Amino acid sequence: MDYKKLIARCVRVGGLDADALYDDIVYGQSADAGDYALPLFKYAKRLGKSPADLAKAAADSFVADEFIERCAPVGGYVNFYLKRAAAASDVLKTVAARGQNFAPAKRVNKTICIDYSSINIAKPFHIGHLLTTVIGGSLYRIAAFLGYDVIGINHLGDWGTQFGKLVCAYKKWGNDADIERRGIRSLLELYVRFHAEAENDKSLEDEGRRWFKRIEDGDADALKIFSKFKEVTLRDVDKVYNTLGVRFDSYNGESFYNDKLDAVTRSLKAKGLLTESDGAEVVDLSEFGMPPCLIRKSDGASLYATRDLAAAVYRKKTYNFDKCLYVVAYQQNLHFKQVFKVLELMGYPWAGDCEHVPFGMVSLENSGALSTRKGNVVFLEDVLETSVQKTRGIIESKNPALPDKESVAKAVGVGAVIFFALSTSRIKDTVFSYDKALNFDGETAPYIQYTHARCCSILEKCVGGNDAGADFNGLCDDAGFGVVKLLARFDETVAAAWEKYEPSILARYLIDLCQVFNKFYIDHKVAGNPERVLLTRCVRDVIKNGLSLLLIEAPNKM
RNA sequence: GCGCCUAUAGUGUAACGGAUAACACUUUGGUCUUCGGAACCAACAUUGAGGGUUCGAAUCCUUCUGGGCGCGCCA
Repeated sequence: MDYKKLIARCVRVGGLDADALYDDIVYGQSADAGDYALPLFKYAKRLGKSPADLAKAAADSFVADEFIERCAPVGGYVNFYLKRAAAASDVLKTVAARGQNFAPAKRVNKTICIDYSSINIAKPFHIGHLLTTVIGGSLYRIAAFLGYDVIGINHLGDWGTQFGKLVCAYKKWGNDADIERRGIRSLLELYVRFHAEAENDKSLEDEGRRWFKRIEDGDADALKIFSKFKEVTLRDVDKVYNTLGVRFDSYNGESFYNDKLDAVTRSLKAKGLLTESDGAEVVDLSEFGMPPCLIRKSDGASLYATRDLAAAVYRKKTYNFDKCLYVVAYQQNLHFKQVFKVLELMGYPWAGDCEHVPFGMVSLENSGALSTRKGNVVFLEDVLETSVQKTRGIIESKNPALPDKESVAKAVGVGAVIFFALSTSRIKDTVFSYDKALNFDGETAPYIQYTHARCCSILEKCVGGNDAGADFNGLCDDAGFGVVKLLARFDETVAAAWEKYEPSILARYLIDLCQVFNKFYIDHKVAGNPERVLLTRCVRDVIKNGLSLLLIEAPNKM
């Protein structure tokens, strides 16, 4: 189904072989300009002919094959036209053969670790975590679909003085019943109150530090309280993870590496990488144009980088990954550059397999930056629930007789929020507003889901029809064949999304597919035309499987 | 100060260095019980500024401007 390959072989350009031409072939800009095009400008100088002459010569050498009908030189381009009926038959039968649930590719025997979501204990799971969670979750599914073995890692933020403060606050004002009932929200209130009271009472800070020391030293009372916080937090966030459909194979967070830090510092020392600076120990990176990487504070305590080094080493040892991705906001660009460089300096040949997958910031429309300390946060749970609530309202007004309303409301409401996060390039900053995140018109998940439901509904009315009578000449107009061409690009789109770690590429593709199908649908009666029924089935299945790679469900009715 | 990222219709975004820069929202007008109107059609309006490379630049290089982020004991 890779027509580019066929095209590269069906013309001759100088003495160039097909492989060289393959990479040059582009998709046609419009139906008139052909399905594919081969620009020849870059060869003009080398071959001593004008691009137009090259195009003419190439067109003269053209030999038609099973799927390529003809070509035409236009300026420095050769435009190629597919045999539409043959290609439509080929594409649709190939897609249909995959069944309703596309099987993942054959295992490639490579392991990918994806570090994503990585929430903090006792901190709210807010919209700031939305991007890392859904980008990571989507990449997880895409990698699995492409045949990789995937390990999802939630690198919990479960270590630091802040937890001493929290235990301290709990000792003073904590209420078990309230924590049991309201979970993280109750813990957050303790945290906010601590900072408010510490404004006036400086001794609180010291007391918080002492409590953290007790956690570090393994004090039973402190540890018990702390693990309770952890349990409460995980219970709360699991609800959201279930709603979003993401999963993790490991919850090894910062505290997990406590006993693995000394080995790292010893190794750094043995390799002569550690230097003393203002009482702290650092790896000097000035040679590489970077500030030093702090390994040990002057009081002997370890730092963020120390933990990430230990974690990378541990992951390599445990999973023997071929790639380790860190789906973390771009604020930490420098941090990861440093950590990866230090791994390289330590002599680990796999240092280059670690890759930071950065994404932009989320800010609030009116109140600006998020601040946990001030309690200025929007809970992701609330956003999702609001969206589901809005969907319930729409269903009541449009389709009150819909069966299984609640699960449809969930699929559509949650899908809208996920798509909001996944539909644009990772690196762009996002201003969160309910209006935009809960938009159901235009380029949104509900639009895609609606198209899917429409396909399902059409097909329900066409049961019994079989493909035997399909006349693929019925899909040879621009509208029908436009849908066919997009269907043919599903796999390369998924591959591109993985290549760039950009779920948005797949999101855009699905929007495009729905747009061309909806246009086709408006003036092509499907019922009674076996080839159109087949086309509709393929669209339905590609949408459903594509959405699934974006963590979005596709109900049959909505 | 140094480093990284970013700039595209009123708004939000898209475009392997390829042909006339696309899609959506908003606004206005239209399709009027159709195999699902959460749809479709039409109109309106765009590459921050200057240089350079190239047959060809939104895309690459460079200077400037605006915005964001980061730069030793937080994570």
